[in-house]
Amino acid sequence: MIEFRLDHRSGVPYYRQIIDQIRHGIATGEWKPGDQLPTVRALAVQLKVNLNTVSKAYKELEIQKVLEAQQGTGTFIGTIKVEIDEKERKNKLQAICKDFLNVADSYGFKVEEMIDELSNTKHTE
Amino acid sequence: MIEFRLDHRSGVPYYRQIIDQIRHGIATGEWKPGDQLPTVRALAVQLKVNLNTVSKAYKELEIQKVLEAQQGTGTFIGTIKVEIDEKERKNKLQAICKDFLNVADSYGFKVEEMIDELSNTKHTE
Amino acid sequence: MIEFRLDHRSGVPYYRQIIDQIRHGIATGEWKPGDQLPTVRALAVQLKVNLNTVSKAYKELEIQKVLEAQQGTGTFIGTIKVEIDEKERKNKLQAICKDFLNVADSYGFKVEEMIDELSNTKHTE
Amino acid sequence: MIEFRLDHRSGVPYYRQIIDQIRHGIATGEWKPGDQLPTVRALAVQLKVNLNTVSKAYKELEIQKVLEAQQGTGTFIGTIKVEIDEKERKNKLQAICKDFLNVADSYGFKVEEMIDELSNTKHTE
DNA sequence: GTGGTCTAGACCACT
DNA sequence: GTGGTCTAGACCACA
Repeated sequence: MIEFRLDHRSGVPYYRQIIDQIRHGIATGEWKPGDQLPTVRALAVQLKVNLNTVSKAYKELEIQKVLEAQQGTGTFIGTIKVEIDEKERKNKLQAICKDFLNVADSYGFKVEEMIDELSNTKHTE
Repeated sequence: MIEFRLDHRSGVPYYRQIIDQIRHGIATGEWKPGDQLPTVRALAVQLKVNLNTVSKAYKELEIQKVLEAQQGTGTFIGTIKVEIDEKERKNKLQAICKDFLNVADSYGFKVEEMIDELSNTKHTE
Repeated sequence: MIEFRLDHRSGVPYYRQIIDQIRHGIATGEWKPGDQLPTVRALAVQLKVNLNTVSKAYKELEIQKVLEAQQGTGTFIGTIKVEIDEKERKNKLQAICKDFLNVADSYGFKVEEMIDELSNTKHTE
Repeated sequence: MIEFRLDHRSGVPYYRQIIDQIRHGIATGEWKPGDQLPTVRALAVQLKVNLNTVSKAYKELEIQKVLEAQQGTGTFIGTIKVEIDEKERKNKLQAICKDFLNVADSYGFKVEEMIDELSNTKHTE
């Protein structure tokens, strides 16, 4: 089971952080279609946030068809393999990169610097 | 004179976009120390946003010593060359890269993909 | 014997799906008054749901006099031909149609389109 | 401006009813891309529900790209013309019809009866 | 003023 | 026990 963590300083809404961690877990294969997620209540207790906050995160992912909730049973990773067709994936990547470039650019960083930095950076939560 | 533009879709607050564009103009040398900025009122009209929004952006840059406001005259690019010491600049770059990696990671993108994409992307507003 | 099936995706509660399938079986004549239904336990195993879920469905149909439970023997299709008086049947039909129209309407479908579609659709579980 | 109404008896969640009415307003052309919706607070007062309930409805539609919210400004009908390509629309229609047939079928209603009823029914809230 | 997030606590429907 | 909905009230960020 994946360990959830919240960053209380980042300013990123808790529910967004939860969403990101679930997406990440799926993207890396730590969670597979059909796997059961922690219950809303359990995760709320674990993260010391309100039940509604976790619920909101799960709900958003459900709307996006990433999760499936069964009342009275639990919440599961969607079995409808979210067909991220290659085109959409590419678009997402481009959008993220564009945002990144805009921000970095406004500080006067050059693309080469950024690529250098990225190459040396390890993702740490 | 630099042409300001706002992206209404990005979700980035207007005042932040204005700040970024001013920083960018300075970073690229389009604006030099002592240059006068558009008045708050003029920019607000041009961008079709509230006076307070532009004001907030200018204020924040003043605090950062990037701009200097002169009562009754206008707002100017700071003449005290903002000594961005290298360490701080490095930190900023790292922070931006880390954020970027976290986001991309949550979608399952690999560093290599991102670098590829960045290499091929031109910054366009 | 009728083969029960649950749709895990529809969002329709399991107990409701069971009720509907039994009603359907009776309506189409596949089950006749006096026929014995699978035991609660057997059906629960077959459908891989909780005992209580099947139990709830049978209970509701008992209340509606559609089924009759005999202590220690089993559950049977009601022998008292449930006299659905015409008026009530008509009301039910209208209620269902109204719901349907509301939903379809909110998506901008026209009545004619719906009727067209219905004419061409075969009911498949 | 469209008049919102809640049905307190239907059992359909308030936030869902709000969503449906907005979708309906868009589908029928009463609302056009760029139009501003009532503020969260205003609608909450009008419908006598909690602010969060309205907020939830707006949020869901925002996730679905039907609405666009600008903090501090208001909520608007999405300008990215939601390209309901014909195929998707057809699928939705089929899904709705299938549900309808399943329910009606379980009560022993025939397709002809239903079409008759539909032809005679006017949608009334 | 606008929307966004969160808490605490309640009640309901389903398994 | 599970998830779903809702209220009341609070505080924040933005225009």
